[in-house]
Amino acid sequence: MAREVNTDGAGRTGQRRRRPTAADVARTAGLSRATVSYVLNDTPHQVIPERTRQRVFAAAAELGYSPSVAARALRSGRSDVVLLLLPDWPIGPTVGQLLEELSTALAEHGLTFVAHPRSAGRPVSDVWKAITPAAVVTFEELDDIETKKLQAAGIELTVALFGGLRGPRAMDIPEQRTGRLQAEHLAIAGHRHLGYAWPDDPRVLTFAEPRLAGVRQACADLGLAEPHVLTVPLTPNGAAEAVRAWQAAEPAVTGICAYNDEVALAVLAGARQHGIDVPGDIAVVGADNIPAAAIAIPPLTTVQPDMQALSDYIADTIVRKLNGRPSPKRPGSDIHSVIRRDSA
Amino acid sequence: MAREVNTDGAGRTGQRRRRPTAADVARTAGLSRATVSYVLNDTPHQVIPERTRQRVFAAAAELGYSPSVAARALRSGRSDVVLLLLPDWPIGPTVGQLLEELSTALAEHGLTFVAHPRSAGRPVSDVWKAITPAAVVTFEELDDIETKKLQAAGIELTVALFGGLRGPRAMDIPEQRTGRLQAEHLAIAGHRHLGYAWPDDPRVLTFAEPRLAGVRQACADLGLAEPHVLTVPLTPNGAAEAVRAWQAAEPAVTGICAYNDEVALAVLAGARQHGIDVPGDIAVVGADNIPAAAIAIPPLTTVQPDMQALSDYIADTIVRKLNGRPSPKRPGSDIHSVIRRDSA
DNA sequence: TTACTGTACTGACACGCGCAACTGACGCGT
DNA sequence: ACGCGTCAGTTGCGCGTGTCAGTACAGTAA
Repeated sequence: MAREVNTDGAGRTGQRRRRPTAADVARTAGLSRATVSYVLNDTPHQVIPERTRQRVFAAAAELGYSPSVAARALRSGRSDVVLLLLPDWPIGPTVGQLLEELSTALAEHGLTFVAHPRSAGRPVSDVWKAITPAAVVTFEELDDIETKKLQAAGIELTVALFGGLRGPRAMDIPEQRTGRLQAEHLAIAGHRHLGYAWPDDPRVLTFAEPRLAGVRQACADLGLAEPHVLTVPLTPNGAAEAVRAWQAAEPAVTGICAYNDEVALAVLAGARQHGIDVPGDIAVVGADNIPAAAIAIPPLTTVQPDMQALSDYIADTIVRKLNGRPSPKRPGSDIHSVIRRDSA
Repeated sequence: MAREVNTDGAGRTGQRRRRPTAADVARTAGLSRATVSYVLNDTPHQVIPERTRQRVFAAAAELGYSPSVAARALRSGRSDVVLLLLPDWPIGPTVGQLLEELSTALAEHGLTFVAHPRSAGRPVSDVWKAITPAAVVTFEELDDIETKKLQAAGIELTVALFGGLRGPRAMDIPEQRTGRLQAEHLAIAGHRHLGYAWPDDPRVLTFAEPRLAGVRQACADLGLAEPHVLTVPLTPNGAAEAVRAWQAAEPAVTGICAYNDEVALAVLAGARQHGIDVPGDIAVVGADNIPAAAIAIPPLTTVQPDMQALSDYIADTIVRKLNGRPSPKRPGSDIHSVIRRDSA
């Protein structure tokens, strides 16, 4: 908490070489600082002859000049940084991929992307004070107090990826599609009584809710019974209990939609404990397509999001909102697809 | 690439309420700006009577004042941000956990932690220009050109977590311990001929090398034969081939150290294809203890790093280096431990 | 000659902050 | 009365930008 890092900017190295400023470039080029600024930002409505421009570029290159973000941010009142607040539940390969894709997508619009893991328990409010991003992206909707603080800190835009049921600022990524595709896949294979493997971790609620909702909708649309929802812990024994309960149900459940691939793997382990064959006795569909899914026993059929398309959509939304333009239209059902393997 | 986001700082909302500055606080408190600054930073060697301090705090609270990082960074020449450059290989739960722990560890020293995924292919150099962090942490050692650029941009400190074999700036996290513990665990269980399941992905080389080196060392120390190294792809069929080769070796390999848990899962799947019993016919030890390991078939014995201790060490190193003090001593072998399950 | 127009460029300010240097008032010993 | 030290603050500079308003000059028209 305390600022125990010395702040003299020089460190122990003492006389560190000052990094070049626009003034240095101007001096080298034999021009004024204003001209340099106009050239380097090619400011509209400012006509600079080609010869002069080249002089500036040459000087800048020679000195290895790069503008100070701190000064630019101070001057313009905003930075080109987009901050993603990571959720407090353990992040896996899916989120990892989102980070990467989002980073490239935003970079194409000139925005720099960084992620900050919200330290469990600590107040979130300190982060943006140290970054002043142009936009803050969260997984779940922030509560009102947090939002107020954010606005007070001068952040123009906050975007929540999920949990659109609760707030207006949400992007409402169509996570129901995941559940819908799981159920449809099982229905096509002839399963009439589905189970839903609900995650044990309460922190993923905002994520699990829409997925289950999707399964519910699909069941209703296809004339199937309501899904039989059971909480499945990430242990073989706990999962075995759930599997037993599904088997004992009347009529027996024959197809399981799992909240994600990990829960699905637990179901596989639970089934194995009872000698129940997958997919013969019971079929399982996961979600997210983590690497472990491909090498599960049996290899796991799962629903995969098109992270690149998703990230493009998110990036597009952010850029448009920053410019006061309306959001792009929501992506269709094509951003999710079923990866057919052996478990269903 | 292009700056297509407008930068007028007001956005379309037009007359956005200006956020309060230290001057506003001073005005409200009926004091000068300097006094406010002294109080809020409780600057050493500045004596401010309690009554005045309270007046400042009250005014700050009333206005909801929070200092502008941009201005502070401009003035002091550095920010309190530590930037972690994520590697270009897919990041999983292990890295995820590192992020979280590192964030809390650094927060305790007053530093803000953010991560940036290096977009595949794009030059890395643009990132720190948009953040100007106090320190940059990388997984692998940067090459000389990158390092030069970094220094030119005014970054004081760069730290590489792994790959100490190549460069002097590396922290040299003792990843060999992971391999050593894997081998020792198998040796104690009576295995004399070990195999090493090498990852298919060339990007994780800097990670895999020290782990294998640890296995090699342990084998030498314990008088075992050299480990039999085979590349294991993340597919059941590919892994099955490797397993067959290990079985066919003369003498046969009975214990496998896997580069990480995913590779270990692949080995399990490969063994299953041939009807080979784990751990009866062949024992498998993973690394990292990802969630899927606990629910593998059979549950995977693995080596787990103590991420919290590791993060504390990293954070400590960074803080000390920023202050010009010597690095703390390397953590001992106790930061890794074997999680005993059924696969070995 | 003067007035005007466009080109090519410059001077100076403000952004918000930290901090060194200064000021004015008071108490105290001589 | 004078010098000195302490208290309780204030004035003012500079960090590096982006940009507005302005200037010097050449060219053209009246």
